[in-house]
Amino acid sequence: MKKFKAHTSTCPIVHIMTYIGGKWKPIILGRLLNGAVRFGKLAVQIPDISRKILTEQLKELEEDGLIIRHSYNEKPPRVEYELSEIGQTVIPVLMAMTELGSKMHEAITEYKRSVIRGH
Amino acid sequence: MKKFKAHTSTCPIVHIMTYIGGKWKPIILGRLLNGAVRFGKLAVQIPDISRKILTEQLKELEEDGLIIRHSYNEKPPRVEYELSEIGQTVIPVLMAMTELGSKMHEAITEYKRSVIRGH
DNA sequence: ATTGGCAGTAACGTTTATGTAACTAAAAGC
DNA sequence: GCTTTTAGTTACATAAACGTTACTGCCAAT
Repeated sequence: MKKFKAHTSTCPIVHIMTYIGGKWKPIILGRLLNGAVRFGKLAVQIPDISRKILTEQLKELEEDGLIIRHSYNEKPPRVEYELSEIGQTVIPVLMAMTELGSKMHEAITEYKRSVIRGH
Repeated sequence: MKKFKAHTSTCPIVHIMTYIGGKWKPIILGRLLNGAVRFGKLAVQIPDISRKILTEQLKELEEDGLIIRHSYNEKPPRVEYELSEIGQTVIPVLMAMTELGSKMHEAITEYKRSVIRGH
């Protein structure tokens, strides 16, 4: 998410978008709702994200303190990610998004169809 | 918002992000919570958005049916934007974001300070 | 005749975000 | 000794998103 200039940062929505904006972050966070998940599993559950991007996004989320990275010193390595206390506070937003998601998609799809039909 | 590939689109969160993702859309929608607002006023209320981007984003929101554009044929022209019925359904998400926004920003700021202090 | 306000548009440039492909280490299993 | 597995990294490239500046048409007021 591109940085905002100082002024806009009085808006609370701006703040959230700074932390969970971007294409993949809400999706990743959504996968962590039910507890820790390891890197490889995330990659499988979100097939269209490249490993590089996944790594990057996880790193950012970790730096912002939204998730915690547990690295077990095993061979082959095992790394798990889970929501931190701060990260848990995003759950209501994610829930609201999830609830609305499919409904809205249908509504908009239908709306667009009606526009094409011409009103 | 960059397009998602077909596969990920089973995720409801992806859907919302397709429509209200992006740097400015949630902010614009947030400004329309209390009824129609004209273009110039939006530009003033969101000073860091350029008029071009504002225009673009509004157009996208309109195409997706989230907002309605009322153009009054006056001189000088007057154009107002307001949430459509579909757009209204996003309100819970925006509310959740707003509620969380400042809280989370403080928490994260504090967290980062503590990291710098070294744990 | 000039200025100002409104809601844009056009041309152009920059910055982020995202993607691909190839590569790494180290132990365990065959 | 070769392959597999995991969680990455590196180098490189593209695509979206965002931004700046300058410009438009029209009427009303100065």
